[in-house]
Amino acid sequence: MEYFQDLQKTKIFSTSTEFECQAMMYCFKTRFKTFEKNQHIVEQGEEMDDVVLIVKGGAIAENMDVMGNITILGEFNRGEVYGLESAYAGDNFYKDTLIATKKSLVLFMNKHRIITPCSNRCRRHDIVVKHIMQIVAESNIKLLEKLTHMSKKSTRDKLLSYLTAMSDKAGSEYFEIPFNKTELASYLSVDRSAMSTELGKMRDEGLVDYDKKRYRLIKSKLKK
Amino acid sequence: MEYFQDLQKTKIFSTSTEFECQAMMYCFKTRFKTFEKNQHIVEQGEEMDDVVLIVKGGAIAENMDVMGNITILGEFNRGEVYGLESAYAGDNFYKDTLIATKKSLVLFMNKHRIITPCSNRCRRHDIVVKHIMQIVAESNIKLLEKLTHMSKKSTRDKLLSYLTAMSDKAGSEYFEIPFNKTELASYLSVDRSAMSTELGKMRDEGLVDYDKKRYRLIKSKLKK
DNA sequence: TAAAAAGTGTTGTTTTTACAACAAAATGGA
DNA sequence: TCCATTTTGTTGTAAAAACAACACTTTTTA
Repeated sequence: MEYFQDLQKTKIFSTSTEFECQAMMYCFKTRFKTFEKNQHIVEQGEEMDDVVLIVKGGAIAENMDVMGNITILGEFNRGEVYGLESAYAGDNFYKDTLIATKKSLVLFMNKHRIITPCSNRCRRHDIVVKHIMQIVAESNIKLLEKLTHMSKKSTRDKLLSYLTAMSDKAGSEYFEIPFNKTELASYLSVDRSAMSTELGKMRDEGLVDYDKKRYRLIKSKLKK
Repeated sequence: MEYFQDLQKTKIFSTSTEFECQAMMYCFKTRFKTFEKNQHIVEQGEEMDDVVLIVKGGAIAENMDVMGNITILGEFNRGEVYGLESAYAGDNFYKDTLIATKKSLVLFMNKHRIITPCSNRCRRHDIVVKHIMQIVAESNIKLLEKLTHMSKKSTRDKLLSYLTAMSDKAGSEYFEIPFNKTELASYLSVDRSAMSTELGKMRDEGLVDYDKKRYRLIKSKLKK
């Protein structure tokens, strides 16, 4: 099977054998397709028949609101799936436009086949459903975390909330974050330059130190 | 079965018969317990063996961060379940303290029994898992919506984002929201008095009108 | 490897928000 | 029904954030 190596690296198929994967390709009515950088994978408002697995490459989800403002809602990297929640929640249209950020290989999987148990109640399907459950649950937790940070009033508190969480996860004062400064500002939805200033102040006060994406959070200074 | 009427009103057991419910009580190692107003149902940091179904009454989830600040993370009303995502994501401790807001009846369900398919792969379990999947997926979407509103920069834009979404859902200029002003401010995490002022301005400009929890959003004025 | 693009830090100004304190109105129990 | 509590609107002030414009650095890519 051509892309088995890649599929096995995705969470959703991680414990499946090549034989099982192959069977599920039929089960889920899948089709592979490649996209060049900046090509649209799915279009906001379009009818949603499939969920989208990014097998190689990466994409961003952009959302346009009623007033025409565009927001980047999230990033989908290799192995990640777009559209699962909507599929389970019964939505019929894509809520965002998915745009490849580099040359990408994606797998479309029929949403009905995913959310409806196989008529023969195959074991493979059960395993995939369990993985999907985990994915959605984890996504839930990530969203809750982001909400926790964003609900702080000041930029400083947002930063501290985020950095503390990252430090706790790393189990160390020293840790690396997945964002550059611009992306971090966007994640916390604060102004980049204001955030830069605030970070500078915090460094001056000896609260944090940083270089590129590496940070140190001095907890002893934190007690306030 | 004593509480079958109540269980049937919950999403998770909505399509189950009395016989199936009874069977699942064993399947999930459940136990019922009543709590008085302000009693703690589960404690943040405590080992998590069960997910919690609010059968009657209601509760709030409070979270204390590293700096000792307490935030109300959410509300759980009759029929809702607390702890599902954590259970699936593999957390071992409760992340929040659950506090009854009135006299409540809750059902504890063993988390392992929930997340692990029955050894006999019973049909009942499949149905419950599908319901759980829907619950978690919907919760995901709600969180995403909240994030969308909260990521707007100004109080006005947050309000417009929220009110537009509610109006769209209702399919009408006129709609009712589930929050009073204080709760709405908290939901959007803005200052209540500032929000009150902003709402007043918007009313003066003829953008919105409101009375208690009933709102009208005049879309024609919105085009900016 | 040179040019272009993207990311970063700084500053001053303007706008917005949080905060605090209060009075009036509405609500909910006793 | 009356009292206590909660909700709501208002105002002024202080603090904080957004915005805009710029120089400088790092990264990307042609």
